[in-house]
Amino acid sequence: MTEDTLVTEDTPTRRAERILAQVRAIPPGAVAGYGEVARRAGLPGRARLVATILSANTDPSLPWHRVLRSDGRIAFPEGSPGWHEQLQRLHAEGVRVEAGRVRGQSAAADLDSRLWGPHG
DNA sequence: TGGTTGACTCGTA
DNA sequence: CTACGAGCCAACC
Repeated sequence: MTEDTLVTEDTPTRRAERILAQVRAIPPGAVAGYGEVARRAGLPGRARLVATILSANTDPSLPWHRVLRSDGRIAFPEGSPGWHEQLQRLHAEGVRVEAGRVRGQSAAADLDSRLWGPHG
């Protein structure tokens, strides 16, 4: 165990903070995928962790509604309270949603980096 | 202490 | 378009 190890030490709390920071970094009117947020937080392949963190979040200022599935769909079950709320929040920001799905390319179409902005 | 869940994703069929 | 498996991991039970 060296000092380097301590510096680079990762903990669930730190992962959560990095994830939340990335969610807050999504500008109004734009959306990002769970996997995208995870990747930007330095946690590639941990999309599910992003969902876990968001489900446990209590910060009302967190723009959680800007996080979608990789295919552009809202992750909540269609018609559920959460689904309706997310839809409403996105609509309020001018994000076009059709049948629970945001227009634009799917995350899988481009592995590089992607934030689906207002222009698509 | 160990199994199950879930606001996920990707490749394959 | 659907279905299934594998990978993922904190939170629950």
